[in-house]
Amino acid sequence: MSTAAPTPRKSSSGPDGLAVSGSELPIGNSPTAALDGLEHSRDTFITHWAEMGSSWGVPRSVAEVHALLFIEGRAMCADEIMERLQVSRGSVSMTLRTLSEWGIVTKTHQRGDRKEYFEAEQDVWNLLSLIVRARKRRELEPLLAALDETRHAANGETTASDAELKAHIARLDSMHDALQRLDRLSDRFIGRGGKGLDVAVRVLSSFL
Amino acid sequence: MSTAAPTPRKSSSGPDGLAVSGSELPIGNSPTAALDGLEHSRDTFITHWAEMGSSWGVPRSVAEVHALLFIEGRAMCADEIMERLQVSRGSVSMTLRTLSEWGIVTKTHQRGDRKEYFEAEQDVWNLLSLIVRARKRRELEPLLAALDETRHAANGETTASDAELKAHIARLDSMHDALQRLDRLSDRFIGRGGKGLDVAVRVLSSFL
DNA sequence: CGAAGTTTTCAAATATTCTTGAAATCAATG
DNA sequence: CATTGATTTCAAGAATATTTGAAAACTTCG
Repeated sequence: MSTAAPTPRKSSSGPDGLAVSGSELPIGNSPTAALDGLEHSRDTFITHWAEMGSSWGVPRSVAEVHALLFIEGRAMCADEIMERLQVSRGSVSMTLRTLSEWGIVTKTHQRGDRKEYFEAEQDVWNLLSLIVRARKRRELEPLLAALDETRHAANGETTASDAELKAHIARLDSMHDALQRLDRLSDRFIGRGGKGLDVAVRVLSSFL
Repeated sequence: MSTAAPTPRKSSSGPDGLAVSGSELPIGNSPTAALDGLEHSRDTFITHWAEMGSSWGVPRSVAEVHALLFIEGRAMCADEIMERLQVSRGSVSMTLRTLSEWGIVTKTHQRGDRKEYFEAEQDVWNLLSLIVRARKRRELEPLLAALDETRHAANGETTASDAELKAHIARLDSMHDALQRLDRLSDRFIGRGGKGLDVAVRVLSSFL
């Protein structure tokens, strides 16, 4: 088991916690030896990126696949990914679809090869923009719409025209307005081909 | 089903989706009637806020408790919360601790009452700042530290001084640098008493 | 069109995360 | 300092989310 996944979340039945330990790196001949350190470094990156992802609500394996493609910096096919990460074909398939929907991974082909290859956006600012865009659409906007509706429904309340109702509506409004401002702001900065976020950060950095 | 929790995730054994139904709220006298619409509106808010939270990795019930405290806009005790949200005492306790750690809920007392009361930050920009601060500390900074370490470890690679190693380090660097820039930026804007985020948004709004 | 190679789907299995509830701890009170 | 009321803890249970694997559906090629 030389190419184990970065994070072996799957407990093997036997007491072999260290099976994947020191016996794989130093083996091989010269070119392999050189790559082993890299491989390990990549694993580390993948592990940390996946951990952050999962604490932000991104399924661990989605983050892992993305991390792998990002840090390898080249197109890989499903087989290679599942081998490297030790996950099932089905999982890789769904994961790649998710990443494609977010726009941070793109499908490519290699001539003479029937398989599909995938590669990750390499520009980090562009990457972040795409992520923001996806989450904004999927999560922020629906919330805004819901708040808006709730606010209007509450406004139509006939029964209570007292201070309490006013305060309630004010709360809904303040939440809605703040989120809407963030929403609109992000529109502008993710609009221009991914460099917007970079620009925004630079502007703000020099400001305060 | 008037006072059911915003989201009845818990399936009761029998086919009685409405078991906890109409027998408690509408009972009282005139003022109660006026509150029904409000109550419903609050439930809606709680549901949506909780849903957004859970898609961002915040446990649903944490988001629910926060939403309740925010939208009620007053201090509530554990009993009231567990009653309203239909969750266990233990859950409310842990949830309130989490929210306190994030700094978006504070403990208060009422004289002559032994119970602890809790209330949520009402200023939305301040609220957002506090959330950003908490997540930054808990998730962004550890990742930055890990990336940093990984980068240096990779740099020390003796075996491969070829182009591949350079490209690898460049990738780690670009990721680290972008995140670090965001990290430092947020420092400044969450620093000044919560108004920083508001200011940042205003500045950027007028910029591009 | 049929065979071979590839990808997608999805119900079942698995793993993870969250919730509960009751005992333990803590705090105020007389 | 014992009692009562309130809160915290945490192991067990419940619910949710994720992964698998094998069958179905495509696709390309001969």
